[in-house]
Amino acid sequence: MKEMPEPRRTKQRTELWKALGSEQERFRTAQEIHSLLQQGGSSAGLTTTYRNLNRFTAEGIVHMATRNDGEKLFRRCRSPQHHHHLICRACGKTVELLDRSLEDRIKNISRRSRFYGRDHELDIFSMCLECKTARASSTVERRRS
Amino acid sequence: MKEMPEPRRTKQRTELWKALGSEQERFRTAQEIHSLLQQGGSSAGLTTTYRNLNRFTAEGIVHMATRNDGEKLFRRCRSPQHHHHLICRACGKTVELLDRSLEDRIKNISRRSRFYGRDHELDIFSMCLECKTARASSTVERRRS
DNA sequence: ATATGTGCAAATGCTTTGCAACGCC
DNA sequence: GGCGTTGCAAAGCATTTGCACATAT
Repeated sequence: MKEMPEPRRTKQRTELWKALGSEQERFRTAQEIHSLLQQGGSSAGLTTTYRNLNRFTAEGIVHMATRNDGEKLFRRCRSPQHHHHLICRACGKTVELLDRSLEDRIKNISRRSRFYGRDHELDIFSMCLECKTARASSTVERRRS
Repeated sequence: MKEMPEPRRTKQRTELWKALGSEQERFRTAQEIHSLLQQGGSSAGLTTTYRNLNRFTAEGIVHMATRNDGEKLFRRCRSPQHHHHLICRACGKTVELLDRSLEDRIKNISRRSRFYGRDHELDIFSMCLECKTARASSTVERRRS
């Protein structure tokens, strides 16, 4: 099904993988990840970052989500199994969802709607409590000024 | 909360609204909608189509979803209430999901994960049976050739 | 040695914006 | 008449691609 050559262990690929591992808790844009890399002393270019993120995604060892504004988010997940995400719109904080009853619900809905149930993708975008609170107070600031 | 001037009843806005109404069954890209408009004899430009789709979305009378490739999809929904969508990745066919137990599941998960439960957004991207079948046979074609 | 990966600059493609002309109210 | 709207061309941005050079195996 897939015919990709074995990936080479280049400095850039290794550094990227490490950067992803240490920031597992949130989804980030490719550009954020590239910045992190550079701050960490890596010389990896933006293009290479994109290419390797896409490669990792194709290999299934990194997950991709798409924000409403169209920007793509990447994250190295803990669970290798099928799962979904709860993602904070503001900061990218992520919770991996392995929820049997959510899964059942989706399968059910799919069947009933004449959709194929196996390859569904879904990520829940919302707001973590921290960001929600922060945003509430900054709105107050704005009101006061 | 919102301070938008009353929208004017321009020819373009009216035509767009009609086009959306007659093609309610699926999410479409702005460009597809623009094509439909032109085929229907409308003179509305692409820019205007984008602007009005965004306006409708802000007014809450059109829904927007974002595909994994980053392209935005628009659709006029039947239900004014909060709901989710089951969307075919291939053709955009859409089912509106008003599902109490899905809703409960999400609220539960959110609470448990310290996320704010009220403003969650989620669309399930999958494949309708028609497209799934079609894709399977075209794969067979490819294999045969 | 040779296929892959990298980096830069340029290209792509969707979407937004600046601005002058236009048309609702 | 005045302000929102339109349309075109140009700009913006994230992402991808072409190509010459570097490098893993």
